[in-house]
Amino acid sequence: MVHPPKPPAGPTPAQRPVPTSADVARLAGVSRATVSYVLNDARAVRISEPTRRRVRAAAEELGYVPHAAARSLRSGHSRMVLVPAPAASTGFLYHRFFAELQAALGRLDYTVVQYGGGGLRGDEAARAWAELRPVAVLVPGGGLGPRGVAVLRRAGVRAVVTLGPERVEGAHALLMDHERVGRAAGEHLLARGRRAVGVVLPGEPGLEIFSAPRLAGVRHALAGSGATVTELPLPYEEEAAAALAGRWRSLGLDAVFAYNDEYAMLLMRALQDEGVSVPGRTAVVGADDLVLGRLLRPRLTTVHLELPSARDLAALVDRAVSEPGRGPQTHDVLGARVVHRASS
Amino acid sequence: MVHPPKPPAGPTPAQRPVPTSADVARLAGVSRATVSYVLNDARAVRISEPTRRRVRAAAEELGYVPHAAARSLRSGHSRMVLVPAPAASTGFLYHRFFAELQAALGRLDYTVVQYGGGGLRGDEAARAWAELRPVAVLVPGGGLGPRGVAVLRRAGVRAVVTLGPERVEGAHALLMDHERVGRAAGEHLLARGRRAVGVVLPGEPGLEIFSAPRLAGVRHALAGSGATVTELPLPYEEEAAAALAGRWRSLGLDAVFAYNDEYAMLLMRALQDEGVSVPGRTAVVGADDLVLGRLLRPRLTTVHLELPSARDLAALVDRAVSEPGRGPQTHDVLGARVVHRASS
DNA sequence: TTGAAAGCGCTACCAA
DNA sequence: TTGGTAGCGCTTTCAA
Repeated sequence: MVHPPKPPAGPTPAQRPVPTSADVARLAGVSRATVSYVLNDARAVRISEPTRRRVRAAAEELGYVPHAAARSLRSGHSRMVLVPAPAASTGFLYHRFFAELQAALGRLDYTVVQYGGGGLRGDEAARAWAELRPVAVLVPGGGLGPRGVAVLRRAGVRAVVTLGPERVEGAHALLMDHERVGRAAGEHLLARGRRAVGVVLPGEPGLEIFSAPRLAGVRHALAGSGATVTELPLPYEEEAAAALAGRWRSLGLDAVFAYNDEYAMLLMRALQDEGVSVPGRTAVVGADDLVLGRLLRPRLTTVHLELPSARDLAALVDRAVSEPGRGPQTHDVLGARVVHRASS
Repeated sequence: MVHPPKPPAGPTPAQRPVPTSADVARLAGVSRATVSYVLNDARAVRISEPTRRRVRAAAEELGYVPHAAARSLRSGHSRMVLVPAPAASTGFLYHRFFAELQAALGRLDYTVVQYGGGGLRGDEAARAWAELRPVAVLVPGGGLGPRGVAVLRRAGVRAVVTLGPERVEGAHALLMDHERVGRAAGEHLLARGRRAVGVVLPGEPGLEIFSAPRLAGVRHALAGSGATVTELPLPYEEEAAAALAGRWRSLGLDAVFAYNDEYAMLLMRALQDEGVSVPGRTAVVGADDLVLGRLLRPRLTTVHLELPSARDLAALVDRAVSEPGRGPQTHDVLGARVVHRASS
């Protein structure tokens, strides 16, 4: 965090200063130590009930709120779990997962903070995170290298956990191997007798981390079968989908794996408008198993993703924090199975 | 933030302590002051180039990263903008808006932090936010009362801005009046000759802040026209939509405003499956103008929302921070206009 | 039962 | 050009 040389204020307009524990002590007629004991319910020392009351009343009257930074500076640790905001818009599944994770960590008394990197990359970003001295960092997607991990560890971060397709040296990994998603789709299409498979690659930046392994998975599934793979770049726009559908016959494809349900639906609609029958002429498979996929007919075949339980992940973080001695663990957590509906 | 009496650690496994500026000073053979000057590029003092180099090298070697909390404790201010995570899942529009806002504030050198409330409500939550001593707080949705605002101000927060349907005493407000969304839909349906309008109310918790004013807007638009309004609770599930469609004829409705595009699409699909013609027998109107709405035929009529520009909001925050003297401003920022397509 | 005081890591004022 | 040092707000040990 870069600071300008001057405080951000103009002329401060006679604003009352923020009350500190010393102010509370003064008002209650006790020492700062007593204030601390009372407000933190310290069990080691006995404070008389009248004193407690006086302190509480004084704090209330002044609107005193403790200063988290000062407290954690003094105590030498914090319960902050930092989660950098993912670079790209990651869709509904991620948001739900993140919300659940937040709740689960909250139940373990951690404070989850999502940090908006603001264009920093790689080691720069890691430095910015390290300045906040979180007890744990959870990095979704890619973007953290071994150097970054080292910076964080050096700054006292007890647990560095990556969530994504790649493992990173020195960090715990919740490996979400998206190749499996593509593989499941590819195997399914092969089993259905398809031989010329298109794979949609989203035009939106930042999705390569997911789309590349999914594509690789399809290739892997089809390797040695004689079936072909064709890459189909596609921005998420109606016109782009129509254009792709317009040249569909010339592509000679009998199936398409469309990255996810949203792209799949967009493309399927465009294909139908173009008179390409689904699944007759072309099978369509999406991923993520969204409600969305049941809107069109035929209903969309999709790859259902099984994300790790948020509670388990929270427990993993907690364990890693309390026992930083153990080496980084890798857990393979992404389940992928085809839900066969009518579009394939 | 509640702290457990003990640090989270088990037995610390001979971990090297986190390097401080004093360590850097020692290694470079200079004082801590000099380290601070060099690493912050202090322009007031001149440090010789060899010294600068020695300090930089020492910092590099130790992997030194400054401690943000200590720094802001000392300097008495921070550039942190706190954005509490919204209670309910708020959809694509909000996420895009939030991402843009983050980028815009980042360009003004603020650090945006999204804070996971973790089940705290009202004044409790405000206290938790205040402990972090942010320079500004942006509260989406409802959930902050006048008391909460007072707590924040008392803790030195220079700008409290609410984004949502309600104004809050003492805070700047970016008023997003969702009644307008319902009103636009209602007026449109009335103009198309519809007289019996259903309004979908999402079954998912937390969306009442938006759905209630949207419903009120429809009522408002239809008041005095003789047209009727029927409330239609609907969870976001295929089966629920089918059930609702199953008793559609008995409801005697000739139009429905479906909260947003997602619910609209779900319901429209169910209506079509039930043989209810759209727009012939029933007109359907959504909101949010998502790409999704173009998937089914007829294409979905929708209410397009114009959110405030993220850059403008960032500028507003910046101004409020630098001039806390001026009283709280209210800006009316939500634009709503009907995009007429084929479903109505 | 309460108070005095040290010190967490950092910046900035004043002196050398 | 560099160093000594006070102090931000808080907790906690040691004394009283």
